[in-house]
Amino acid sequence: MKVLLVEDDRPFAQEIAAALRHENFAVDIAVNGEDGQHLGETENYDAAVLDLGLPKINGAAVLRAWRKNGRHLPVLILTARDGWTDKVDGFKAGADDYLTKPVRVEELVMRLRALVRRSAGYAEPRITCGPLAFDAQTGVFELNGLPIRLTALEWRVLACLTLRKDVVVERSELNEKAYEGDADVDSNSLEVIIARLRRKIGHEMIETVRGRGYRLTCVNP
Amino acid sequence: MKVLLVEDDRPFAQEIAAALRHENFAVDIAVNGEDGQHLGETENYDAAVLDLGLPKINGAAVLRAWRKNGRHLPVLILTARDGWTDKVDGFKAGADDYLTKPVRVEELVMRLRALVRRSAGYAEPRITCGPLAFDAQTGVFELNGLPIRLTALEWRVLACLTLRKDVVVERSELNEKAYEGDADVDSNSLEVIIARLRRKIGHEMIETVRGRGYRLTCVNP
DNA sequence: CGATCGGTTCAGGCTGAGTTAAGCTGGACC
DNA sequence: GGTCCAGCTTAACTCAGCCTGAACCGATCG
Repeated sequence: MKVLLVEDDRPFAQEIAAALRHENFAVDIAVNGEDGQHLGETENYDAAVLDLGLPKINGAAVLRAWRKNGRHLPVLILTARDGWTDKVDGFKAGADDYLTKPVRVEELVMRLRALVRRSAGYAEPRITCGPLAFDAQTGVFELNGLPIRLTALEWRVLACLTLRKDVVVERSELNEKAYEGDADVDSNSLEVIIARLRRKIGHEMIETVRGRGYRLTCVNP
Repeated sequence: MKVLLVEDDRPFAQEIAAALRHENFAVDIAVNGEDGQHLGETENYDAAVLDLGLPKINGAAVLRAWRKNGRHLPVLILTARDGWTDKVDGFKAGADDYLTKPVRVEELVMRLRALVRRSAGYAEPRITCGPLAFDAQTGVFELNGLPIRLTALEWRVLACLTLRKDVVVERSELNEKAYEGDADVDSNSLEVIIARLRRKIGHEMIETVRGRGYRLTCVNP
């Protein structure tokens, strides 16, 4: 579960990022349009937060470039209070949601979570998978109705698996989505995370697909 | 099921090859036009992926050479984003499909599978053979409607047999198509694979033609 | 400062895919 | 029938990928 934040106001970017990290998200920050566009095109994100009021390359231009290259990750745009035309511009460019500055970070987090959930194809805010349930509104996982404690890494990995339950998620993708920046290739930490998750939610819930990745299996025969 | 990949950008070639191998294909890589042309002329492939922007020998020239020598394996060409004339060049030289860089590997895999299927003479994406069905879009085999688990080797062999159901496929060809590089002649591993396939899909499905090879028989008397 | 917690690294063990080898089967031919 | 040979089957082995317990490390907090 990783989001891209494109925002030139560094203190503000740090504030948003801290809030998102507090909610277990991995966050990559781009402080200008070029970097943002490049990251959005080359890396794999679950969603992006994009400030329209960037210097040099306009936020809407970045978004248009993404869409042109077939990137349809959900994008939430940030506009100035009175940036009415900006907003229209952003939606024309393919934005999925917007917030006007100043933003309340809790609201941003809520909307982001909803965006990610819907883009994964779930209309309901609750995703269940056998005894496991994921409240995509609050980000809480439950097992047999009881909330379970997960660390940030565990949460990111399990969220990725849950949003694509019953299909195989590649190891490489889980590594990318679990770590900020470029993933560390030569390490077995993902395996350790999987092992701990299995101990918490039940060994049979996560199936390994040799040579590829893992699958959250909901139907237990 | 083996494809030839002609691409001078080695990291990119490795990435594509990894994706194809994930989908069970055997992959031979040529990093320049000469090698590519030579391999395409001497080895037996189900399809080729050919970068037009090769140094020294142009990709289109390689393709023309193949066609001149009567090689009509399906070829998918890769062009730069703005290489419009290149693309026309490629089609004139006899390409069957094209993709512009940057390439999404999943799309490349899909198109390749479609090429192989059509060149085998199947208009529909689903090939059935008695209780066995092969979804040439996803590469999944089903037996009586239930997907079956195959290892990479098993898949390659069965795919070869399925694409030419009801006709005898030579042992030598199955060996070539199942292994990357030059096949290892002096080994009975093909027989072992056949035995395992028979155990999975039913002994009577694969008929032995003594001294030649095997045939996937669809009509069971 | 020590305790706790999240995360990483390491080592040893397990599993499964692929290969090899040995013995078996059954048709072809004399 | 006897012999030969291609192919079949099974078991053992190898190697890479994966699992997991335990040690280690750094940050945070009382």
